[in-house]
Amino acid sequence: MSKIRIKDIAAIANVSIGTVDRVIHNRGEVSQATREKIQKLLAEHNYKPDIIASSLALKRPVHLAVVMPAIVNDHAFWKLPAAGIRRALDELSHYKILVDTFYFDQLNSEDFERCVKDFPYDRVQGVLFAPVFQEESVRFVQRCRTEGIPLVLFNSLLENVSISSFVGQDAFHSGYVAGKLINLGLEHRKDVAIINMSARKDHYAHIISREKGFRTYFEEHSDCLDHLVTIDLNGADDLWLKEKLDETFEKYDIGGLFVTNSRVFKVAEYLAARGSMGVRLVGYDLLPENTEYLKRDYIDFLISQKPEEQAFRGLSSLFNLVAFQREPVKMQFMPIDIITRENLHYYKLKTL
Amino acid sequence: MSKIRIKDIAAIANVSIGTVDRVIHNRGEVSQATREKIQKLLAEHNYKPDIIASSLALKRPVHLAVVMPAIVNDHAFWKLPAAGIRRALDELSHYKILVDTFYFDQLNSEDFERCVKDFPYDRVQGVLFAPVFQEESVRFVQRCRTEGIPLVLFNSLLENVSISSFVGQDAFHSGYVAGKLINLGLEHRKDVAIINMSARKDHYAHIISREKGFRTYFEEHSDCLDHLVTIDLNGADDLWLKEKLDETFEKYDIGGLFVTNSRVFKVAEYLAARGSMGVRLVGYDLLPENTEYLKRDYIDFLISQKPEEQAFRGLSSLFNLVAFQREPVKMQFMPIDIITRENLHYYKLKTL
DNA sequence: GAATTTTCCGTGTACGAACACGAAAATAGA
DNA sequence: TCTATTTTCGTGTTCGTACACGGAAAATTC
Repeated sequence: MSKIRIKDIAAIANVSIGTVDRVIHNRGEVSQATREKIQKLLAEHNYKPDIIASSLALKRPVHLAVVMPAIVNDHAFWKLPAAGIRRALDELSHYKILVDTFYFDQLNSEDFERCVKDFPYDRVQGVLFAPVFQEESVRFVQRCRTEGIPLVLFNSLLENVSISSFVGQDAFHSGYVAGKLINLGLEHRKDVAIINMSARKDHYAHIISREKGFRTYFEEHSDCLDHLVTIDLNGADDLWLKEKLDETFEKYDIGGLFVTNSRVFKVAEYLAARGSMGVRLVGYDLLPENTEYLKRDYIDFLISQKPEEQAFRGLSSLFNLVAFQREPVKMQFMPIDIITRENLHYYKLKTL
Repeated sequence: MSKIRIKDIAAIANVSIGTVDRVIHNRGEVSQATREKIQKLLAEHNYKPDIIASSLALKRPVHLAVVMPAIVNDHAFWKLPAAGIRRALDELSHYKILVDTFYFDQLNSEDFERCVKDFPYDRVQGVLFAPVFQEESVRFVQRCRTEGIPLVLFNSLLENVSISSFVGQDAFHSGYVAGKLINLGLEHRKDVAIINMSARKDHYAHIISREKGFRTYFEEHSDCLDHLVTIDLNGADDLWLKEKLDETFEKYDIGGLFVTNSRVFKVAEYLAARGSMGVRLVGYDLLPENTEYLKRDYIDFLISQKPEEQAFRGLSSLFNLVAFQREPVKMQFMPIDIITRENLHYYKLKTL
């Protein structure tokens, strides 16, 4: 028995195709009685629209929006999700799809407000969003909800808001893994420093979770090290960075450094200038700057949060939801990839 | 300017849609002159069929075949590619696709011959193949080629045959990474053993490559260990295994063990029975048996060759090639995922 | 009870490609 | 030259869904 079509449902219900179609898209103009009858039949026969025929017949494109931080040289990280969005668009190109991208300055919450100010809520059918500023983002998400626009988040999670799906990494767990990596071959009873270099730490819940995960690992392995200290370098320039790190190396017997985001190359730079002295260094993401230092042995491990894949999956999920009513999995966690100079080669993207 | 359609080409060439269609599918019945004219136009305008409309109109399904080792309890590995094939079928289910699977006994080359003997070359439009027996497989591949059937290989590569694509891991490199993992935190100047437990080592080029990669790592880091020995346990039962390993531990000061395939749980079993004594153990693939020992700390690292993903991509590539003439990338290498008990959680498949 | 509006629903065409069918044109055979 | 055959090509329908349009029936108004 093959799949049931609108035509079949119509025949069973003794109505026309048009009527069934109106019920499916609840476009009204159907009496209460027949509507319920047809809805019942649709459910009973588990009707699923043929997405091939559906998208062939579709007149106007599915209109989506992406809201994410601007890609600026200083924070090369956002190039990676952008590549994922391009890939998703490429893969979906046979469908009728239209994506508008809205960029905001990730250092400036006012710029985010500007970005969202004249957001075309009436035209957009779905939003892919990488939140940065907690409160402002929550407001935006809630506005989308009242407008009935489904929303998928990636990269960072927002608390206490209802969304269709989240695509990202379990930040706590990734910090925990980082702990393990630092600990591998760490000399006994050395000191370890956690370095926060994000632009504005307070806005990134997942940066904090990473630190927590990392600390949890060493609480469970407390005999491995002496001191575990946190250095905050949010928004630091190179000079301040050098000063603070000099100070840290002075004060502690550093055996390992954990940078809680993708700016680990800044610390590698420092170590390279200073002469590495076998300090273990672990950080995040396969930025070209980072992989360079990974190859040169200044960075020992990178954890990839697969930002490209996150954006790709996020947009794909959103499209499938909007176009075909396919509900995505609520929490889509990325694997916590461990990258060393030995396996780096097969993780690098060809498309950047 | 939107995409060019058959109708447009037909209008330009002053012929009918049917004629253009016949040229595209070279179904003949077109004069030399008009055929060439239309082919030229198609190329000039870079005509790409609308795969949505195309698959809606397609009458008979795309008929593919999968040829792979049977899933037997003793070699649970092949469950993983099977899951990938299921996933691909699920994802392609809106298209008209028909897949026949042909299983053979991976220990018995005669059974492979039987499996391939009355292969329906005339009906099948594409083959996804996991080769085991070199010579026999090469013959099969060549037969497919003479019949004009495109072929995608996964898991293991065949030398000197022409195929559409290969999906798998760079075996040499993965062995090299295994070397690094064994070396991490290995006590200085210990001995390391390579354990081959595949059913018939001689048939698996990639098993040999893994060993080579592993040895290469330690040639480049020769100061790290004393002896590097190879133990061949192909087709061994539990008793023989215990005997040989007892012997090895007697003779050498073993600090690490590298099992060159997914049967590493057999060695973990041995270590668990014996009491682990901090021997580093590295092997392949996320079989349930393996992940169990990974959690229990008898296995330190697993390298995932992503067999599920391999089969998934293999079948997807093949379908895209056959159905839409989309040439796949010739060599599709999987990343060499490093799995520890800390990051295992997000790699496990939900579907098994 | 007629005129009008509103509610409800069926018909028809489009989307772009695949393919069956049959007609016209070209060629062969007489 | 006329029929028979083959080659070449155009027409029309189909796939399943979306949606515009308009008509009939029911409800409402006067």
